Amino acid sequence: MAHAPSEIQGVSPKDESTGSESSITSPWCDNSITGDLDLRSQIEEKAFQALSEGSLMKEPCHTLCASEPDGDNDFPPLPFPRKLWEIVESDRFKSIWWDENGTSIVINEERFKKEVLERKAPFRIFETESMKSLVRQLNLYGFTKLRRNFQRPASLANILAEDNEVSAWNKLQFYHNPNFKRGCPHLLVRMKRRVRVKNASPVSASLLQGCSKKRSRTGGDVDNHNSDVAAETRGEDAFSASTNLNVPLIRWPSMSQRISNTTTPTRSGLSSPSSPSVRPPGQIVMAQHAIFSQLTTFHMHSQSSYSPASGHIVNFITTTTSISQYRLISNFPSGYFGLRVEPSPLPTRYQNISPTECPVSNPQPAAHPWFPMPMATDTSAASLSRPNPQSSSVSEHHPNYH
Amino acid sequence: MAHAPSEIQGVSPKDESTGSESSITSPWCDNSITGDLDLRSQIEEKAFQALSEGSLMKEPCHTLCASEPDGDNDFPPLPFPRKLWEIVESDRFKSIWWDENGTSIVINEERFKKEVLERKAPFRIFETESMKSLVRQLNLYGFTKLRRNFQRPASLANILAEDNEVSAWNKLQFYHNPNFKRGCPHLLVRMKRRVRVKNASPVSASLLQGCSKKRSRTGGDVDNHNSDVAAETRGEDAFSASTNLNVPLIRWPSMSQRISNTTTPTRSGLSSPSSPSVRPPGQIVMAQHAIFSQLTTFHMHSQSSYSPASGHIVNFITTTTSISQYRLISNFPSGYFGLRVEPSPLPTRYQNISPTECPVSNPQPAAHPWFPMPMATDTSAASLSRPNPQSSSVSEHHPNYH
Amino acid sequence: MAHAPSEIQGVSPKDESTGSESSITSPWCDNSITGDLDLRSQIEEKAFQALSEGSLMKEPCHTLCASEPDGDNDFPPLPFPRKLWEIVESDRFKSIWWDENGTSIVINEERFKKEVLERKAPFRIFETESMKSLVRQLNLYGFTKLRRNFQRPASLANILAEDNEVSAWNKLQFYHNPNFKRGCPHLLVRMKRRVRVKNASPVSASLLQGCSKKRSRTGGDVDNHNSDVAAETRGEDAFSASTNLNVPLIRWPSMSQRISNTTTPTRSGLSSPSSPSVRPPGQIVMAQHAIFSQLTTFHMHSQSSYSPASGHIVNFITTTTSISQYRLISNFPSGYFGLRVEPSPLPTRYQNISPTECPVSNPQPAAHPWFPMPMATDTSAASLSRPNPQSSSVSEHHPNYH
DNA sequence: GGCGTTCTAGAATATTCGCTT
DNA sequence: CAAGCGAATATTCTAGAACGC
Repeated sequence: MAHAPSEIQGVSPKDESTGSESSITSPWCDNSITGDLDLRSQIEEKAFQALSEGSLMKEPCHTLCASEPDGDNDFPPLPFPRKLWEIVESDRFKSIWWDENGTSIVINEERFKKEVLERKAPFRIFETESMKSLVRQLNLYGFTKLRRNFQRPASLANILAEDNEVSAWNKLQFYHNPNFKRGCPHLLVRMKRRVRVKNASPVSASLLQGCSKKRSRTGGDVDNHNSDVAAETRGEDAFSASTNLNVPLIRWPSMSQRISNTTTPTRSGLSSPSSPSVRPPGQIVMAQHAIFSQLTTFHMHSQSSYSPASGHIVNFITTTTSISQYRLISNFPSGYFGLRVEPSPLPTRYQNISPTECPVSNPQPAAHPWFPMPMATDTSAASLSRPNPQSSSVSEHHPNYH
Repeated sequence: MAHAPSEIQGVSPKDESTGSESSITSPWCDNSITGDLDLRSQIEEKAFQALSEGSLMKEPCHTLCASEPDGDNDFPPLPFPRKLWEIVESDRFKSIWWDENGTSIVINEERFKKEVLERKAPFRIFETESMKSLVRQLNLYGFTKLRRNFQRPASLANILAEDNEVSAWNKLQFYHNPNFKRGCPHLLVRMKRRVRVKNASPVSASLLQGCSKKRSRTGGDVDNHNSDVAAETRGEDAFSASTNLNVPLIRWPSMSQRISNTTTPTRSGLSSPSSPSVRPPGQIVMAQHAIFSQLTTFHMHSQSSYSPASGHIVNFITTTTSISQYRLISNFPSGYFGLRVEPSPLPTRYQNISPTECPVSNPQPAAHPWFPMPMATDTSAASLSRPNPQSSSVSEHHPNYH
Repeated sequence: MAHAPSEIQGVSPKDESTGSESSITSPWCDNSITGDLDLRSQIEEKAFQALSEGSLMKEPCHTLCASEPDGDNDFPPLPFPRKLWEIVESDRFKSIWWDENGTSIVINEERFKKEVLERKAPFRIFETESMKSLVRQLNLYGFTKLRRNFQRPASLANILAEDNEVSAWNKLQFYHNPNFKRGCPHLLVRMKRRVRVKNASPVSASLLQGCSKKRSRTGGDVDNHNSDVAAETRGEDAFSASTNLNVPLIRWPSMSQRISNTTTPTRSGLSSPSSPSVRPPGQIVMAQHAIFSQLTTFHMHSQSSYSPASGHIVNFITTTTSISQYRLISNFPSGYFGLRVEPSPLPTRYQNISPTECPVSNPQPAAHPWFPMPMATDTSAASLSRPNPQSSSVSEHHPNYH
């Protein structure tokens, strides 16, 4: 669709793209796509099969996470996050893949439209053919677009400059969701569609809240406050709900996310402990049990924050939260990115704790959890920008895992 | 616009642009830029990349898989100050650099246009190709032009006109912003775009005026004053605005930004060019309470403006939060990220006070008594930002660190 | 950005632009498009020229509307509605055209992207290359999408799948705006971008509203109520805002646009005259004084719907306004120009007299100007939207001027 | 009711023009 | 006249809603 009419365009995008593809050895491009339809269809079939057959867990938590309880083979019925995860994990789909860290997805829109969205009838994966709808789904499930501005490293850029590929690159889209990671299908259960709050609260509510207006990036909305409550109430749901999607709704007042985001956990793992990453206050949604006790006061408030009353409290909470988060997060380069969302409400430690986490562990000592780290450590930020070689840059890049 | 069509670009703008520069082969990409630079540059590159790509972090889930607390990531498009800071810090860009003190930026307009503004498509950094627009952005974010030129007399200028070098020199422009310093990426968070006040005033106002529309220029005063009110009203805005941008909008009662800016230590410093490694130990920004108290009134109002009830609180909170964040963040490069959110709670004036800070050593003792900071830790921030000596901000911070 | 540095572009914008016209043979131009760039560019040039050169009034009002005084060559500066109107009227752009009635625009998205959005540098018309942004603009200016598609059944779809053309057709998009009609450039002045309400209401307001949340289709939001209020208060502003943009802000209470849209004349064209284009109720902006008295009550309410107080009134008013403008403006081409300002305060009746109508003859008798037209005339709107047949819609349509 | 699709609105940043000083 | 700001428009991402299944 997008470029549908290939004919029109002199160079058909497609051709080009295609062309490139073949040539493009690289991962992302799909050569296959390019080919003629037949080929394409063949490919599609395979892919489809793969998906439907439950190739589901490619690698999944190899270690920890076992396969999932739910078997979800069927496609259509599969919830959106699941379908998405499958195609990302699948190596048959060349228009969408994990970023280097396996924490964000990368989509080559044009190719994605051809390879995934335009599938017909029986092989259809998503119900729409439009990227617009797909994006809406992503947002509903808590994904946020990363804007990697300067497009990739200059060096790379140069190299690619001459050709179309460049343009292709240009169009890559990055989306992130804390519960959507490579090899971690178990996290998918937490992804929940954001609920419609609708009239949620009546006047009073509105009064308190301040209205949705502010939400947006900076501040969170009050909207879901309903959800919040729920979250607390229900243990798991809380997580999933709040976490995944949820929060989307429940954005925190203002401070936010963004800030916190920055601070987030870089990869704590690395350096660590020190590196503080902030966690978005808001994000902390919930608390976990453990933490709970300690933080109780906090939490309580926070919740309220959501809803009506809470303004203050919220903040309060938030703040607090952040701190705790710090430690955890600190290392991440990722911090940069803003996170608007924000989401995961869980306190870091918690998370660590949490089950879901799959494979990894967060070794971080994390001193006081919510206690602010001693600053010294954190250099990264400073470093990057500045040059400090040390930490930061590193952390990001590093993937480190092996 | 965004990525414009590469085809067009065929012709490389770059070459042309580059031309001027000579070595840089590729225009925008700088790959050339990339060249091999020294270590620093390499590092920078990474950083740069990181920024742009966000490399997001991550990784590994294989191992880790935890869900992310997430945070992080998104980067919205890097905000203007961030992008600017990156190019100034980068040694790849030869058209813009720090002044000797690292407290102001120097732009060779002609080269800047070619090297930065004319970049195309995927490599575009700023969205405009015009210097005028860039300047507007600078102003919106609180930069003021310094008249350092040794402006040569017009006549002379003409004479020399032919000589590019000369004329070029002639065109150096110096812009200063208290929160924009070499090695101090953490200060960037304070830079906030000036908000449009517009409806600023509440109902009554709206009723009467009809809104800003009529007020017009002359009314300027009125405007602001509205704004002021608004500022007060809306907690958050008040902060952010005031802080970052300084009030442009919300000008503070008496303190003028400008003043503050001017007051800043532009030249003072020299000594330190010190590099960077600055990383401020603690970015603690600062204070909150103290300031708060002063500002309290403000907040109250503001809130109302914003949303009904919660405003204040929120703001409050926010502020607080930021603070906390600061610290945390401090190390992070991530901190940089824009937080739109906004953080720095300090009123502009304050800032003035300690403006410069960063890389530079701030010998300042952390003196402010009331400031709790333990400076040690946080030093940088505190000192810098620190501003208000007064109060309490501390409390918040505190908690943490020790 | 607008026209950036010509130097960069190989081809000088100017030259090119001039060149052209003749060649565009194909309708959509695509051919050219497809072809190599050269051809394409030639075509584009022409088109561009046409636009820029003020081919503005194609047919319009030749008689009525004299040519314009101003020449409006420059494009960029032209406001969005103006630019859009020009390309729709122009026969050089084949990707966008009027529907049979001249009351809605039809866009072939794929072609539009290539023909219009992808124009580069100096020939750029809109600042974006994305359809998404364009749609946002359409919405900001009050356009609503009509669902006229005869979306073909899936089965059929499959069958036709191979044929690109088909699919292309399948993608036609219809957008309607009461002030955007074939041959009626004078109506463009009424189109005003929807203002950001933001702080709109002060505390009280906020309390009342409950937040914008609910607004949406069905109900209007309360948000703007400030605006509304303002509108009422300020004569002029009221006009412009409400009128132009209209309703966008001030949506009507229960009638949903959507409904109207759906109801719209989908294919009506065929039969025709009748084809009704719906006018959104709200759109009627105006009413002036005269009307005022009668409608007062109304107004009160409406406001509320929108925003607290003003909804109705506003709408009402708008209508009126428009009317007045009509006459005056009608002749002037200049009127077209974007006046952002907006102004014409003339009382409706005047306008009525000639409202929409431009080229098309609207035989309709202008009965009472501000009086709600006798439906007969207006049928389309009334019927379509359904809504209340009575008054409002009518008036608008009928222009009737002579 | 949940989920998906689609259209529209909210909100923040960005760009540009013109006035004012 | 240059610097800076007000204001309007533009761009982009995310959220709200309604509708259908």
